[in-house]
Parts: sequence; structure tokens; C-alpha cells
Amino acid sequence: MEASPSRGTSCLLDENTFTENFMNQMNPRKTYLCYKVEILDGDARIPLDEKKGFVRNKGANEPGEPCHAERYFLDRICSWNLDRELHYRLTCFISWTPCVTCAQKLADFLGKNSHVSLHIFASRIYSLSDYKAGLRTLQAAGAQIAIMTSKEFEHCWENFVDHQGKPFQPWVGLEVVSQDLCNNLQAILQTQEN
DNA sequence: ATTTTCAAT
Repeated sequence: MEASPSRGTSCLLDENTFTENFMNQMNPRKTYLCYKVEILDGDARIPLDEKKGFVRNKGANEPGEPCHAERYFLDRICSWNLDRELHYRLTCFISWTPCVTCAQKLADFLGKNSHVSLHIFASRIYSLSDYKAGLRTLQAAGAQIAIMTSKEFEHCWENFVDHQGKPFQPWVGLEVVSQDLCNNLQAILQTQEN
């Protein structure tokens, strides 16, 4: 097999992979997380394009220990050794909101890294176990959590997908499902009830 | 009140 360690397109998602995983009315059993990094300098944002990419979870059907996408994301962030003298804004676009365990890990990270702010846009709400408490914990730690709208889907398409020059084509129902999920998320984040 | 979803009925 031919080795190609650093091809230019290696940080781009295949078109079908993006659609299959981010279509908000589907329920795939895997998670993709696209991320980008900016330095905040006053009102200016300086993108660090070399620190842009995506991770996906390792499922229970794959060799080794299963691992949620967020853990790979946190590993990458830590490997960058971000300068504590600067302020960074991390934005991630994730196909499922973090589970309660990952939400806690992200909250812990934010608590220890006040030079980093985190904005999360999710395609769907992962709703098992104590997911509501997890999302509230993450929000309380300073993370901004929102549902992806057509604006974010298009942004992902333009920035993380090997789209071969094709424009983003919204799928039927995108807006309605997104709005519905947005309402659900707001209800979760604004109350303390389960 | 709401789900079945980071795979395996």
C-alpha cells in the first residue's frame, strides 16, 4: 500500500461522509467533530488555518478501546500547547452533542484553561443518560452551545469538506429540524429539570 | 414530556 503521510486534502471530509453524518434528521451511530482555532486579539479574530481539521469517534466495533470524538479533540488541543498569554477561540461542529461524560471533560478543560473559549455547534442532540445535566454543566463552564443551522452547515461544507467546487445543497427538512432542535436545546439549557 | 443516539437485536 502506498503511504501518503501529508497530502493536502487529508484534513477534508469526504462529501458523502459529511452528508451522512451531519444530516440532522438521520441518526448515525458514529460522531464526527470538525474544529477550527482562532486567536482573539481585541475585537479581531486571527484564524489559525493550520489547526483546522476533524476527528471521529472510535466505535465499539473497532479494535482497541472505544473513544468518543471529544477525547480525540481534547488530545489534539493539548498537543498544540496553546500559549497561555494569548486568548483562543475554539469552534467545533459536531454531529452529536457531547454525552454527559464528555461534557464534563470539556467543562474540566475549560475550568483549567481560561485562555481558551469554546463554541459548539451540534447537528443533533445526543439524548441518552444524563445528557441534559451534561449540557448544562458544559454551558456553566463557559461553553457556548448551539444547534447547527443552514449557516453552519454551509460553513462546514465550505471549510471542512472536499466539495470539488460544488456549492452546499441543503437537504429537505434541514431548517425545520434545526429549528425544532434549537427550541429543544434552549429548553434544556434554560431549566434545571430532567 | 420529548431520545434510542459516539453500533450490534
